[in-house]
Amino acid sequence: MSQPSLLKIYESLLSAFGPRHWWPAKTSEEVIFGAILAQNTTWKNVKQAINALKEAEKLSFKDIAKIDSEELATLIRPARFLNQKAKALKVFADYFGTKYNFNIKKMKRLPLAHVREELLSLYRIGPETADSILLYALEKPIFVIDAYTKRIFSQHRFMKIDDSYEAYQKFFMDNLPHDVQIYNEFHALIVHTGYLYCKPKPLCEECPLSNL
DNA sequence: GGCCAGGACACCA
DNA sequence: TGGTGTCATGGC
Repeated sequence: MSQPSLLKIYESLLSAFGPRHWWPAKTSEEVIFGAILAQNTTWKNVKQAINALKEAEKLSFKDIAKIDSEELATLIRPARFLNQKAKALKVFADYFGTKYNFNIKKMKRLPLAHVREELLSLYRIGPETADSILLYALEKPIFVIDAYTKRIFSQHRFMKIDDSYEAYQKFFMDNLPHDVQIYNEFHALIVHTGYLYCKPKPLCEECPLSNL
C-alpha cells in the first residue's frame, strides 16, 4: 500500500480541525517571546509567563533590553528554565536592538538563510526556535519540525524517530509547495493533532490520520 | 505524587 | 559525533 501524499495529509487535517490561526500571538515580537519560552514547555505555562510580562508592561524587546535579569527571570518563572530563558530573551533583545534597532520590518527584508544563520548563533536559539521565528514572525517559507512532528510521522512510518531535524525538514520541504501559508497551517495542525492524539500514550484509533 | 511538556546546550568519551 | 545530564515550573 502506498503512503498518502503530504498534501493529502495536510488537507485531511485541515478539514478535520479547520484553520488553527497560528501563531497564537498579537504581534511578531510576541511570536518571538513565545517561541523562546515554549521550548520544552506546555503552552499553558508559556501563556502565564507572557501574561506576567504583559501585566508588567515588559512584552517588548526594548523593555527586555533594559530590565534586570533577575526580575525578568521572576516574571517568566512559569515557563521553566527561567534563568536560561531570561538570558535568551536578553541576548535576543540585545541582538535585535543593536542590529535592527528593534524594527521587525528590517529583519523581514533580509534573505531567509542570512537571518537563520544569525538566529542560530544566538544563545538558546536552536533550529526549531529559529524556524518558528522565521515562519511565524518573519513570514519566511521554512517548515518547523517539533517533537509532535517526529512522533506522528515516525509512527506513520514516513521517517524514523531518530532522523535529524534537517532530514525531517527536507522531507516536508521536498514534498510540499514552498508556501508560507501551507507551512504555517500544516505545522499548527500537526501540533494540534499531536497534543490531542499523540501523547506518549497515543490515541491512534481516534486520530483523523488513522483513516488515511 | 509522578510524569511530562510546541528544546537547547554543556560535557565527556 | 553521539550519548547523556542539566535546566529547576506547573498542570493533569
